Amino acid sequence: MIQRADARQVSFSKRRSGLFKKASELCTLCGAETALIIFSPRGKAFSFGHPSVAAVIDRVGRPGRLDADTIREAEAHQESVLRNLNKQYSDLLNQLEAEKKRGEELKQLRKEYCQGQGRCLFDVPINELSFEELLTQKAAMEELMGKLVNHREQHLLARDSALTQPGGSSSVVGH
Amino acid sequence: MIQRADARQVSFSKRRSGLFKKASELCTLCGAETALIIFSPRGKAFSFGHPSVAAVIDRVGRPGRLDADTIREAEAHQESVLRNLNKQYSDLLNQLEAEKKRGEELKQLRKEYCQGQGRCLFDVPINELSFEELLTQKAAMEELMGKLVNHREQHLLARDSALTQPGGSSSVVGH
DNA sequence: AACTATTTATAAGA
DNA sequence: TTCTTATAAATAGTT
Repeated sequence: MIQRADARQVSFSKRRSGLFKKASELCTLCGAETALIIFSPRGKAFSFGHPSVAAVIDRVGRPGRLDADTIREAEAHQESVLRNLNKQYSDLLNQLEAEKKRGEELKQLRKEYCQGQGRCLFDVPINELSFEELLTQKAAMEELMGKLVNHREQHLLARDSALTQPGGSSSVVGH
Repeated sequence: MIQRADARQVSFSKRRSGLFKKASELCTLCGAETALIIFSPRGKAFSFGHPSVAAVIDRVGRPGRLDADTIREAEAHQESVLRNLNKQYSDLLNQLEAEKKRGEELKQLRKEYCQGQGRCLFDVPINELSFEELLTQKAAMEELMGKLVNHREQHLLARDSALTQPGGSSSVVGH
């Protein structure tokens, strides 16, 4: 986060227009349909849509309403995502461990070659906190996944108790 | 519009990920809240949202409508978790980038010191795929989040959209 | 997927 | 906000 408030505001303006431009180009060059909504830190809203914000949002989750099959599908997807995430985290941990080892080796190497020189060309500290941070994040992820299951169940209940109300499908889709 | 279909598809992929990155940076650097939905020419949907697509869409001005407050309350915790998760992913990416850089520096050092020795003490490859895989996971998770988040927005928006902006030009929604 | 020549975005300063 | 400019990043074309 940019610290100085004025610089942050300027950056927001520039990046916002840059983002709109990129979104527009994506539509024009690649035939995509895009909706983009941005709230500034002060709560002012900006939007871009091709062919329109509403049209793109309206297209999400179509065809199909939120039914048992959709939910089962989402659930299956969620499980596979969780599996993948677990693997990713494991890989990341391994990678970080390897990097840390490298750092140690570098330290060692430097000691051997820099001894008595009074200065060292490389002084790359290893961040010892990496692993704890990772574990924290993994816990947060698992908590989130638990929350997701609860939300799904709530929505099932809400649907069952409000069958006469129009039940829109998912807000976001993409498989 | 890019003529050759294969080039168009490649360009779409590259620009889509670029756009997501820019949107993410806007949120991180400037404290903005952003929702971005993209449909590929073939109809596949991609999305990015901070704190979530649904949260941003829901924020678009319809004050005092129905029992939005109740629903907001139910979503509050989920949003904060997601916001936290977004930040943690960002942090993790930065961390990995730093580690990768360190690895490169070590490689460099090794080159300098191992030249001509015919063997090297250190040969720990960097997994170049981790970053993109992680981004893919993040996107997939956000898609799923949106899917399981309450599905009210779509119909509200479709019905009394305050967002109708025909023609694909960027515009201010405003509060 | 990688590489790279080129274009484009943007931070800082005015 | 707009303009300028040095630097960094995105990306189209190519392998």
